[in-house]
Amino acid sequence: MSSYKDKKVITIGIVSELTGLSERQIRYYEDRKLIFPERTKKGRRKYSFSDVERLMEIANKREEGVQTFEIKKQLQRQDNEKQIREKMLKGQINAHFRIRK
Amino acid sequence: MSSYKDKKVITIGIVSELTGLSERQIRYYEDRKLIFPERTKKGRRKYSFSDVERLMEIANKREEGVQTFEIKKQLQRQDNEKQIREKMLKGQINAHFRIRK
DNA sequence: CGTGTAAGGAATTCTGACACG
DNA sequence: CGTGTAAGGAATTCTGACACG
Repeated sequence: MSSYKDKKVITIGIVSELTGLSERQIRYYEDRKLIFPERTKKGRRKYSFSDVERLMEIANKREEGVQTFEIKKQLQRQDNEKQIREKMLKGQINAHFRIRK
Repeated sequence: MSSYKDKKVITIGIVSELTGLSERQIRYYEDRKLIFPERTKKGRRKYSFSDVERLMEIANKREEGVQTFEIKKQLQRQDNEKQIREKMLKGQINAHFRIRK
C-alpha cells in the first residue's frame, strides 16, 4: 500500500498540466468530493500521482457527459472494492504466517 | 525505465520539506552539478522522487564532511553503473526474443 | 450544473549579491 | 567551500463572487 504513487507532493499547476484540466475544474471536483488533496501548512493543495490518474478518469467520464454526482458514486464504489481487496490480501498473508508458525 | 519515480513534478518547497534541506542548499547542489531538476515554462524548478532520494544521499555525504566535488564524482560513478546495468538487461531481453523467434 | 474570469491578497520561487570563514 | 539572508520582482495559488446556462 502506498509509496511514491500515493504521496501528495504535486501542486495544482503541475496537476493541471499533467491532466489537461483547468485549475478551476480541479478545484470544483474537490468541492464535489471526487478528489481529496492534502494541504501545505499555508494552504496550498498537494496531489499524488494517484490523484492525477483519478482526475484523468474523471475527465473521461465528464467527456461522456456523466455528472459529477454519478462519477462520485462510481469512484466510491471503486474505492470500496479496492479496500476489500486489500483487506483480503492482508488476511491471506496473516493466515499464511499463522500456519507456518 | 522510469515512471512515477522519475517524473519531475515536485516544486522546491516540497523537496525542501521532504529532504530537510534548505532551498539554498538544494539550489547550490544544482549549481555544483549534483542534481538536475527540470523547469516549468516560467522557470520554476521541478524535481522527481529520484531526485529527492539523491538529495538525501547528498545530505548524508555532506554530514560525513564529504565535499560536493567528491560527491559529484561518486554520483557520476553510480549513474554510470546504473546505465550499464540497464544496457545489459536490455541486451538480455533482446537476446531472449531473438532466440525465441 | 460545470466552468470561465476578474479581483485582491498571500505565499512561493527566482536571481544576484553580500557575509562569514 | 557551503550556506544564510535581505532584496526586488515575477509567477503561483487561494477564496468568494459574478456570469452563462
